[in-house]
Amino acid sequence: MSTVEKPRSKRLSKAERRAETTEQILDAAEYLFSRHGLYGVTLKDVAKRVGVHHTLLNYYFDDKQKLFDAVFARRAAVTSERRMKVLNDYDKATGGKPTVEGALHAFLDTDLDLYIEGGEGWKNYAALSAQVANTPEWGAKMMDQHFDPVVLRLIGLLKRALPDSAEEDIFWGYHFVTGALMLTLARTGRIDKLSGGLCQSGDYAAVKQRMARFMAAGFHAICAERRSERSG
Amino acid sequence: MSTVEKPRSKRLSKAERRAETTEQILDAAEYLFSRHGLYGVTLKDVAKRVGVHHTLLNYYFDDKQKLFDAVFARRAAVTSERRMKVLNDYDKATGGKPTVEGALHAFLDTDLDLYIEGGEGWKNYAALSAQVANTPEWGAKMMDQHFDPVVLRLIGLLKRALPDSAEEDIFWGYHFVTGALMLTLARTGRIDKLSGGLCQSGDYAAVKQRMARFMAAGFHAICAERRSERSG
DNA sequence: TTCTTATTTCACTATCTAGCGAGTTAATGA
DNA sequence: TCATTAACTCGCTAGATAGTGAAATAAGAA
Repeated sequence: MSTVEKPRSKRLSKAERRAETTEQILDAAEYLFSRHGLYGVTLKDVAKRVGVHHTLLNYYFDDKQKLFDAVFARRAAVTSERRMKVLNDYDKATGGKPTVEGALHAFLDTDLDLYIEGGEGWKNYAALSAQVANTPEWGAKMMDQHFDPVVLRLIGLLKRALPDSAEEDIFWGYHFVTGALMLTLARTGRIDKLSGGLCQSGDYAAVKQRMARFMAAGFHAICAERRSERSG
Repeated sequence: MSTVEKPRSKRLSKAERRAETTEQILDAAEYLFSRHGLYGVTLKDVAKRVGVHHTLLNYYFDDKQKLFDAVFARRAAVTSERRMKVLNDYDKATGGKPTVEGALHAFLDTDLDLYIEGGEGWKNYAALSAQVANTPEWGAKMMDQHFDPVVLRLIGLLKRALPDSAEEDIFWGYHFVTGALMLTLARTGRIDKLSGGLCQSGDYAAVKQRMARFMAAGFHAICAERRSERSG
């Protein structure tokens, strides 16, 4: 948890300076929140990491909760819109006839690519969102707020890909998908130890390679059964 | 978050009294930790809920971290041993020829039954373990410490059920399973809102009905593909 | 009873916490 | 150039925090 000393350059306009400082604060907060959670981090911890007085965080973000929200919102908007776009494209490309696996690839691979290519900041955000997702009360509300549209878009595609299935099955299937995804993003290191180093927590590519196919088969299994229960 | 006033009965031996107080403290801590996490709860919060002076918690558990560990360990031991026993029984009952779905049913249904039948305390523990599972650093270590044996027992069965598959695929499959399970245990209420009330976070029975089948199909999908890649 | 031990509260400390308001420095724009 | 505004630091406060050690209380044993 050592301080990252970026030389705070001198010749910048106020607007540039403000933007840069804001980003630095968000990055530092993101790093720390992703590791210790909202309550496990103090404003002083964050300020120290930026190399700035702690009251500056109040100046920029009013209070701790608003800082946390800003950290989460910054990248949530990006991933949400990005996936929405890809789902729309996929829908068009298949002429309104999506498959389960195709829709899941669009949804999951798009997101995983972001964490693969996005650098350290995106990986920290990923771990943070995993914690938020499993936090009752305010955590779930944050997820609702930022991701309901794109998730419902995915679910719309899945319903069309499985027209005879019960709606509950689709929702529970999505629940399994997102649970698995969130644990992936958490990068806890558990799978590394469990597998004796064969698998690695941070290996999003390995997950990308398997996840959509795995989950698609799951959907077909629980939806097919429901279909046969009805007809039989 | 109102205080639960159990009348602290008078005529008990010291040993009984100690056991009872210990349980009350663990229950209160479990309740609060499951909702606000380790850092979101103070010893005073817990003490208030039990109706006891906050320094009594130091007397019983030395410090906050040890209290947290005790909360987690209490039920982790129960669920771990219980599942281990059921997996052993299943292994014997199938004459050493397990199926993926059978092993998953033994592993998952046994656990879900505990949360269905176990009352409020078990549900709180479940939510707590979901948070621990997605917490890097110490969270993953706690999971390793308590669950490695039973998880490796399950994985052993899965390997035998899928003898030609790559080991990594089994481990990643397990990773998906546990991610989905943990989100279920978190009971965040997200699925309720998302589905417009059609599904409910606390409906472990609905999950039990679908999960093993869903995941088994997933395993077969990623392992089958790997097999055909090799042979083809 | 009385001595001993376990349980529980109490008073206190050292440290940390978020945040306010005034002061300082530096950029901006008239 | 100079007044204004923005960016940032400093000193401070009021309250919370975990934990210590001594005292009070109750239970158990003699």
